[in-house]
Amino acid sequence: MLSEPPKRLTIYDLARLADTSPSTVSAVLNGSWQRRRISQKLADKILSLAKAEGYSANLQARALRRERSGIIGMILPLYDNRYFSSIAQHFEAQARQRGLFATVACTNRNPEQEREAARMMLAYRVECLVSTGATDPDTISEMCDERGATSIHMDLPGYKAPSVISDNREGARRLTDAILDRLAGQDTSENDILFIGGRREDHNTRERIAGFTQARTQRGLATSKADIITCDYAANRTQNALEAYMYQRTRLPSAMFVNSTISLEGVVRWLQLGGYQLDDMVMGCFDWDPLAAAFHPSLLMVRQDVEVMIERVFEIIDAPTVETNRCIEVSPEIIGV
Amino acid sequence: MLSEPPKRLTIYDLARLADTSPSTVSAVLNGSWQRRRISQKLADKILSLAKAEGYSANLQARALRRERSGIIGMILPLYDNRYFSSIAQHFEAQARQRGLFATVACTNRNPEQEREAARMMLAYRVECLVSTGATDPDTISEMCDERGATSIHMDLPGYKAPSVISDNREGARRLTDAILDRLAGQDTSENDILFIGGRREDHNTRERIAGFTQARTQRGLATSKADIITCDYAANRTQNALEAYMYQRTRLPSAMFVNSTISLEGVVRWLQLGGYQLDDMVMGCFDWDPLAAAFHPSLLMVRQDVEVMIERVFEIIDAPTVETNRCIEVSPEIIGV
DNA sequence: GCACTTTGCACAACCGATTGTGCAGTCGAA
DNA sequence: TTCGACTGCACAATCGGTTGTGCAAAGTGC
Repeated sequence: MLSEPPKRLTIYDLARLADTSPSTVSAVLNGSWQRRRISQKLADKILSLAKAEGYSANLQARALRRERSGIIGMILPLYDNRYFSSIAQHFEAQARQRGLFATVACTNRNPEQEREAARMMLAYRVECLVSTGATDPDTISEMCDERGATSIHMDLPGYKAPSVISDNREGARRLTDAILDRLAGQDTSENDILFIGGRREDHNTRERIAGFTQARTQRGLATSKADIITCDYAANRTQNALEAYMYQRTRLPSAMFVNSTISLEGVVRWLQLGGYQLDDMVMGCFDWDPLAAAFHPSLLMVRQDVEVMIERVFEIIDAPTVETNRCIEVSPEIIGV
Repeated sequence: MLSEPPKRLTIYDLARLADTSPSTVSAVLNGSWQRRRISQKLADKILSLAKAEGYSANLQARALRRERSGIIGMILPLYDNRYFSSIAQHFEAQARQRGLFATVACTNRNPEQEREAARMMLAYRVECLVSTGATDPDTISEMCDERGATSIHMDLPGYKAPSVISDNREGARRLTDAILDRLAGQDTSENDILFIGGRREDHNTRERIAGFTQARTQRGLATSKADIITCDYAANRTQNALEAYMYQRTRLPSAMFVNSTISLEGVVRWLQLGGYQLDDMVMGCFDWDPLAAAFHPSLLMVRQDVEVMIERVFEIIDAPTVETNRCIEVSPEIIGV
């Protein structure tokens, strides 16, 4: 294992074996041989030799010389929800398609970890760094700029690099509309909806609150501060916040706008503990999870269009432009209507 | 962006600025300067200069010269369940602690993708490749051996490299015991339990079936082929399999041993469609998901001890031994008893 | 004052690829 | 026969670090 590194085959070895020069071997193996007028015969010889010996190029050496690593990086808050995990999977798939090597690091919504991961990736000379849901996107853009790497933001926008995000406001508006439609069907007298979860300081939560408020305003409903609880992205905090909220109430709100699956976990736990049924209340969740859908078929959900978002990201990677603070918004889809 | 790569600072630049030699700068910056008897004064000068200029070493170049990349890789079937995503997160965390750079690729349980990802990682000279849930672990070990990289398997065992897996048989036995205990409480006459999900050809499923059977045998219950449906790891297949299964029955089985959260999704969907309640049947799931726990508080679950498993993996990385086919089994925990 | 050790640093080779350039040999045309 | 063009390849510099080695200058002991 690590003890005795069995001397990997290099182009120098192949050159000796093929009785030619390293530069010729290199040209043949990286495809530039036609341009370099290497004869078909010699090329074939080298190619078959390389195959026979199981040669594979040292991409570190190549990267060093070419000053292009072929690596693209992504930082991610976490893996463990459908949204982020699907971002990671699509990112990898697209990278692979382009012959790029994708590397993903998860940074727990922690700005210090984000910077540290960015530092590492830049030290390995990633050509491009996609920061997803970064709490401090602009610093990361600056780091990328210094190192000459393309910076792109996803999920949360930054101001020093292009961003690809969901149209949170529209998604929230449509989710709220769907909730209100359901309530109209139930013909409840007091259509009080609680917005719960997220961080008031983050762009997405703000936009979703705006959409939530807008949809209600359009139906002549006022929205007060008490209707909105931004208790961070955490199940326990959501659960505690609900506990506190209900302390001064006698009945459930008629609906909840739950801002993320992790908050949904808290809401559901709290409902179960209180002996409520899932359908005692209309629920909409800004995020999509098939397991939640299975357990709660009437749950309304917002499914962000990760596939399109990643496509947009790669359009920027493929053709980086100068307009640096563009923000592309992708419409999400409402599930369950 | 990619257009004008702003010449990164190198040790040569710093050497000019500090009026010294590149080798001295290198020694100072990589910590070997005491050994090389560089004076404290010069070292300080170089260090502060490096900080001021925002120098960061080109790790590709370092890797090339040192013939150690500082990169460790992992391949993973998917990100989107709690088990695998937590594996990825712990892997990264442990790697970071050791100053290693972790890179994870997900390969969709597809042997060709697994090999391709391994090839890429080895071309970037990963020092170690952890293959998690690999469908073709031994080929990957061979590839690693050729390249002088340490190979370790996780979740599913291989025979040409050490493996760290869950004690599936014991976990299944204990889960089955827990299910039977619940049934005993209900005092059902026919304690029929259906085992559903997984692949009969994979080691884990086989072991879990063995544990399932053992636990039943110990209580004097026979297990027939009809009690076991290995319909792969997929929600739809599980749903269809249940459909077919119930076609020739009049009532639900009294319990189900569900082999993975993805199968659980199918089971739950099927129950909902059939108009059943979650508690019409005792359910145990070989996997853990907090959202599922929230929705179904009486669900029994097996939580694999990812933290310990990753620790074991790194013990092997830290001190690679010769006994190559060791298989370490880590006990999982039963949740919900 | 001299030999000897220690201190402090620079030189140059090297890791494994890529690529600009040069040159011998062949061929065709004048 | 001679010159130019083209073919086919090798040489050597280079990317940005690391590290074995050598050698002045300073310090020490007698």
